[in-house]
Amino acid sequence: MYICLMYSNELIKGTLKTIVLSLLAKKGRMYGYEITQHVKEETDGKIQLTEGALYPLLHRLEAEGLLDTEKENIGKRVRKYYRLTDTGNDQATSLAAEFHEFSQTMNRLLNNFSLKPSYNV
Amino acid sequence: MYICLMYSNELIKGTLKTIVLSLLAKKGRMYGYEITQHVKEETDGKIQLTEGALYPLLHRLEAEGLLDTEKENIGKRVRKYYRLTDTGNDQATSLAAEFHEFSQTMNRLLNNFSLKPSYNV
DNA sequence: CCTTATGCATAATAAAATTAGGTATAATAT
DNA sequence: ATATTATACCTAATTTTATTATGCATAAGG
Repeated sequence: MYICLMYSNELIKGTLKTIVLSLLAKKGRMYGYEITQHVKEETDGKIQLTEGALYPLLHRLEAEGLLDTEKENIGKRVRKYYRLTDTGNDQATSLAAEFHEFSQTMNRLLNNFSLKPSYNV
Repeated sequence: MYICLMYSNELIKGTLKTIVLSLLAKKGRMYGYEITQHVKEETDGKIQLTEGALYPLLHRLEAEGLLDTEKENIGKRVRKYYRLTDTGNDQATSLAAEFHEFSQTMNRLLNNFSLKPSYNV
């Protein structure tokens, strides 16, 4: 599983935390595999999370107190759900806002792009 | 000198190459210090490049054949100008397009933000 | 004269992702 | 029946990139 099959993939670095926390803010609770699939589908395959990046991140976020977990048995398998703590929710909000601000700053710096009017303006 | 004084600064990771190549595409030639100052001013201090990240990158890009250099004497000091090669110019174009595409994909994924109409749509 | 700005650079460390595994159950296709 | 794909978790080694912290040197300004 790879991150971003577009051209190169360096741009994604640093945004994984933002993605995960924002998704959890929207969805309530999700498990790791679900996150990878959801991101892949929602972005038409443009962003694909690697498990080697995702699972360590989830564990870090839990250790930092941003996420809580609950395990659920699905047949013989154990599924691990993640949910935002209050702190995690705050972080989700500010990281999403940060990305938005950052992308505006970047686009302004790089130029000269005009966003397509079709996008939700 | 630090990268991005906003809140946290993880978002910037992976965008430095895009910034540098795009600026060079716009400006023709620039030297390292000039790049840091230009980015700082153009982004109202929101993005501040560290020299420890910038100079090694410039050297890598030169080694990869994306940049050419020329030295110029300013008084007793030597200033090192960087300029895009043809390959570098191609890279600049595609990385800038990539970032634009990526930021759209991300904003769509995260949700739900509406871009401010004041921005150049 | 001292400090800040200009201007280059590198080394040690830390952080984060990639790559490349490993384990196991469930479902589907041959 | 069996092989493959999908689901679902995980970690270790390596690489990449940035941070932090220096170092050197000239120029300008208070």
